[in-house]
Amino acid sequence: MVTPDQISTTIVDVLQALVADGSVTLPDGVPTSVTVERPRQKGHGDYATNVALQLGKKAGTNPRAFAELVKARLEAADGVAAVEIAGPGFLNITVEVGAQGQIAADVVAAGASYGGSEVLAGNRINVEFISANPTGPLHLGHTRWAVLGDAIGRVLEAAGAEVTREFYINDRGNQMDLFGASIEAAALGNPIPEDGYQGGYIVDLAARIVAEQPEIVDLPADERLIAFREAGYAVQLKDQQDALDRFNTHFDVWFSERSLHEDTSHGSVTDTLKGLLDKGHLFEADGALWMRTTDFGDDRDRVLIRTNGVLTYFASDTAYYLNKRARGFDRCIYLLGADHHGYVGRLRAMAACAGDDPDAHIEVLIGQMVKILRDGAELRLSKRAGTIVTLDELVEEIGVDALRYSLARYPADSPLTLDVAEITKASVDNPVYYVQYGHARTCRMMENAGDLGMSLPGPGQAGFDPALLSHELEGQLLRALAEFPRVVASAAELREPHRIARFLEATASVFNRWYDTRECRMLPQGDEPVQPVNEARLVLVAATRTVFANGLALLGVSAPERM
RNA sequence: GCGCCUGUAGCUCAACGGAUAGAGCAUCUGACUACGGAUCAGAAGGUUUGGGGUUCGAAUCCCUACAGGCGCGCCA
Repeated sequence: MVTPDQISTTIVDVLQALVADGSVTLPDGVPTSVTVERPRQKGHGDYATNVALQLGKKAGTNPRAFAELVKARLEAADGVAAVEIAGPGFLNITVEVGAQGQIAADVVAAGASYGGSEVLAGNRINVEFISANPTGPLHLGHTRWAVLGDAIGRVLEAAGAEVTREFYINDRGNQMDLFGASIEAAALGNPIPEDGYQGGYIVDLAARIVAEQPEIVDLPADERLIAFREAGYAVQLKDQQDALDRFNTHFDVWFSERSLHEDTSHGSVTDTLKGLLDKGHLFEADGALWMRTTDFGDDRDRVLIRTNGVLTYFASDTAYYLNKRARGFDRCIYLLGADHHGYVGRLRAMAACAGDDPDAHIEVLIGQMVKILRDGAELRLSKRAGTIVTLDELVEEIGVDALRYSLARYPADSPLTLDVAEITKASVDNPVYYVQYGHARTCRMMENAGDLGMSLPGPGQAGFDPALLSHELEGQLLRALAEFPRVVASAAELREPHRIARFLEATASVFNRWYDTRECRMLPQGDEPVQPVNEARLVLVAATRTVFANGLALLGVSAPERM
């Protein structure tokens, strides 16, 4: 049994033994883990470690000499077939075939839990994303955060964290009033206010509301505005929730900004501000109440209560953060678009003003904008201007799986350009189908095997000889499968779910090459009887299927059994 | 002006400080006696924007120049 983590552990043991018998001295002590990676280059072994390069100088010798000491002991370790020293001092490790083949059975035994870990166990994490105003449909700009936020939540959970996904509803303030005024104007046949919402959906919304409650137009003007606003809010929020539901993106908490201004179990906004007074970072100036965020690196102080007595958004944001903390989250992750990156400084400073440690409790992930091209020209995404590519339209054109996957396979911090025509037209070229097809293929193979009377050996049963998975491509595939838990853990720790997608694509490639190899047929050919090697390969296929299914699930993408 | 992000193949993008920088698309050449070919093999395509530095080793870290995106309200 050899996984990268186990090799790392073995090497640490070797280092400790070398220190114990005086062969080497390490002033900084023996590291708790060492880097073990799959070499890109063939001929560099199954695994490689740079431990001699890292520690050689510290041990007062040169890397190659240090590597010699490690090599001598590592070669004797269980599961290790050979160790070679290469280049400046890399240790290239070849593992025993049988020990490696055991991975397949272990993956099958772990099933849906394979890939999970406890590296983030004990962390209570709140992930907030999208948080759109309920004044219009969700669009492409929100879609990236829907995919990434949801996938980040999934990988964090897989890594053992306790996760709450949260959507903050900005249901308060000027924008809501403008929204109501726009609907009202459309309903009454008046021109929409200059700075109002001009989208065609406003007209539809107005017609819908009037159809449902015809008496609304007869209300007194002040009541009518509020009635339209509230009716529009209800419809629009429901539309967003339905769209996200169809998009396989689910929130644990929909948090209303309004609720922060009412008395809640964790205190209203004004209560929160009172509580902050004795922290010493609030002050009055020019008739307004400020937070001195510049005490903690913000580039300017921020207003909490304006001269006219109105609370700012920042006041709500502050109360909301403290509300999250009061609910027991020790880490608050915010997913923000690049157009909001200016918030990072004030959010962190605000937490510090409240007596928190921003490094520990606040984490802001900035996602760069998605640019969308149609016929080579950039399409402006603006609710206000009325040109809008909605989430629903995107889902309809591209499909949930293809849309989710094509956004999930890129890291958030680089700007993304997608061509509408390209992602809508040649959908078979999308890597998502490559991975999904790999999964469907494993399902077919297992079904075919079942038709021949082959079955997976149960736990503890004989009938699986791991040493039979001896082909070079079988080794590659096994090592890929063994990598999965590390990929999931790093995706969680780095908040980079795209690593899952890239891993799945590479694994599907290895799997397809193996599948295409004549010497590696899983099923007996022609009239041949079922041999132990066929059974062994069935276990490998089942393990591959498990990894595809688990990986796709982490991205919120389906794993179809037939395509 | 200040701040954040980005600059990698023709295009879209990868690459926990590791060895000869990789995929997909597009282009070209092959493999259908198929465990479903939504596959596979191969070719071509690169001074990782330029210039310094750090080190055994830099696309990656630091400095700098250039280019692009975004932001810098008692707006939300």
